[in-house]
Amino acid sequence: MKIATFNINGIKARLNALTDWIDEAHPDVILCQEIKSVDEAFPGEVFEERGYNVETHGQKSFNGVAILSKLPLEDVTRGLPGDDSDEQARWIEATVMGETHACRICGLYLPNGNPVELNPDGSPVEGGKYAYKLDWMKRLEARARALMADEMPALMGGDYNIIPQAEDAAKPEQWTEDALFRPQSREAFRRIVNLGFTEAFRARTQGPGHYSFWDYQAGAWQRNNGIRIDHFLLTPQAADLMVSCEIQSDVRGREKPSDHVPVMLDLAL
DNA sequence: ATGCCTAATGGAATTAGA
Repeated sequence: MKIATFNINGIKARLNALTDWIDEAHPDVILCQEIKSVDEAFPGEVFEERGYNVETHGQKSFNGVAILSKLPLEDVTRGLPGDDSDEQARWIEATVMGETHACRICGLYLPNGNPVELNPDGSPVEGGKYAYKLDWMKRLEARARALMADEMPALMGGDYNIIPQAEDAAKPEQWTEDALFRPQSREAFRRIVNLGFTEAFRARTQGPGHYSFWDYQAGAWQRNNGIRIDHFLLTPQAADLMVSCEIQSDVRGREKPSDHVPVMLDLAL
């Protein structure tokens, strides 16, 4: 079963590029981030006529996530648990029934966290964007612990807005103070991975030069000045089923591209 | 260089992204 994560940066602006890619790559499940649309305005019929079930968790202008799936989606839930006052649409999950296994599939759009605002003691300023990012990651860790405790095939895929290691940036020295690469951010990510998750791409591919995002500015794509921030984390039961995980970087060079590219995971579900 | 592009909103200039 081919499961993709793709930050599309706006469903309206990306509709043609997205359908062209779907018609070529034929993923079974697509986790979309930054749909930038309310649920009512999401063009679900475009995907339904291609055989996908569509579940969205949108909001006006920004954020928004969706799951498109050729297999039925069961027990769909929206919003990351742990803070009822959080109105940002960044989390959706559902169960997909494979031929041999069921898999809990979580799609996420982790907060960017910039600008980084710190108190004199180094703690994030309360109410700031960096504090929101770290708080959101604590809630993600809690959900991750629960998935791990279930001892079932499950995955969390999406735009993590985390550069895990220096080798995941073409110019790591440019990111040292950025919310995507600061030690506190990377530590929070590691704490989740170290619960026992497999980071799918790195389980199969080592070394530098592998990116999933290139800025629109300053010819970042042409200069290959990228970062790897879109990830799949697998429970052990899902990792046992992994066939492959690849970044489809060529998509960045197409007509009217997103600034992110799809990451494609193949699980023997 | 908190912005060299792009997208959404709303119908110009601002906000947000990473």
